[in-house]
Amino acid sequence: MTGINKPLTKRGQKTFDALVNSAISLFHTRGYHQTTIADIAGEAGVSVGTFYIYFTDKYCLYRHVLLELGQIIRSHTTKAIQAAKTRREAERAGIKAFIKYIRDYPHIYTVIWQALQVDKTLFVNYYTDFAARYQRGLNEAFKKGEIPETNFQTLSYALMGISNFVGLQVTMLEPNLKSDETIDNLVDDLFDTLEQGLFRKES
Amino acid sequence: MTGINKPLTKRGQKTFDALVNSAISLFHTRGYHQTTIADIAGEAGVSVGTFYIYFTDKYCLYRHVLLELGQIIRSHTTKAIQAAKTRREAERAGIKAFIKYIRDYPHIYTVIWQALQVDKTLFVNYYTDFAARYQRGLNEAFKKGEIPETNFQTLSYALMGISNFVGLQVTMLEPNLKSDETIDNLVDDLFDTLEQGLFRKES
DNA sequence: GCACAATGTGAATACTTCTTCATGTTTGGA
DNA sequence: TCCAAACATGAAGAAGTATTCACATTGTGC
Repeated sequence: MTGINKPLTKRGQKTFDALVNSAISLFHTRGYHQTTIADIAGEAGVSVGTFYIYFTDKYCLYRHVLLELGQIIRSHTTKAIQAAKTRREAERAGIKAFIKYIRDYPHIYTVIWQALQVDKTLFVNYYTDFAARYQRGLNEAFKKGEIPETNFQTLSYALMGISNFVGLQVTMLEPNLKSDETIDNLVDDLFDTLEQGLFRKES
Repeated sequence: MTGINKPLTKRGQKTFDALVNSAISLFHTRGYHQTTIADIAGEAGVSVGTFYIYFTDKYCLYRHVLLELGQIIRSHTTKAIQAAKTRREAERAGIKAFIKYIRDYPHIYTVIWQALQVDKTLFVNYYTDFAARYQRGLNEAFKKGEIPETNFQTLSYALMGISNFVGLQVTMLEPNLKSDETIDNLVDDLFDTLEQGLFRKES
């Protein structure tokens, strides 16, 4: 079981959503383990007993939130690369969209990374699934002759690493990099360098 | 203050070290917030009161552990790239050494990432410091004409992202990638692709 | 080997959090 | 309108954890 009782009325749905949103906000600001059931219920404007109507415990709520956020970030990225004609364009568009999205909704980022501390299985599943989807895209690009033959699994993780750490740079580590224009330039500069061939002497 | 009382005798040093090692092990397996003072003391073979002789609280111990692990991983990487003649060699040697090290001591990895849930300031300091050192290396390579002009800060984060996520792939996400040979091939393949120029049509 | 500082003990206290449940209120369909 | 199911409450009990402290032992310099 998922440990979740879905609401059956509009009123219940409103309460359920309030609890989920409250949890996302608190998991982001305080972290999973520092957030109590009473915190979540209080922030949602309901009493603790109400929490247990919908969720078996905090862990079930976290898992629900993680899966939901995974959906959101994937669908947002997929949408952003829809218009791209080449993998080259898709890669740039994808990372730009990812970074801007976590800039605007940093909880998506911090909540997902907490999976490592909440349940390693959730963490592993989240990233292996993400990597598998990435690999599919790279494989298609290879079939079209857009990228050379290589280990696509490792390349997937490498590109995910770039997205995530440049995302870290922009959202958490270095201030004043948050404008759309700055992000676009940052990513373009980086991919120009990568496309030019890292560590290449000539040119 | 650091919240730490350093031991003044050999006996005390032994206890102190036992507490630190016990904490590293438990932070790795159970996570910071699931680990109690009693757990740490018990694993170290001392009573809870002894914990408070050396550490004000669990947080101070964590911070001490984080700084120590940061030292270890940096000095290990620095040593691994000492022999490299070019930045190209240094980059490959560095990431290979990093991945093999976290394969053998995965707690270094998991404990550091928990900083995000323990104290964001620690997390931010850890990575901005790491990135600053990386940048210095890239700048030197640029002066020698080994790499093209680009935004070295972003390139630092991108390369750190590659190390960390390929490290994730090897240590946690994909089984059967743990031999030295596999890691060497994985990294060489990836950097061959990057050096060749990602997304380049011609060859 | 003496004296004093350093180290070590663990029961007791204070505090926090989870979870239940008896009771009350609201909702939606017949 | 009415009623059964859904929803909501929050005090109370259970469980776990941090921290203290009076007392015991060990280490070191003289």
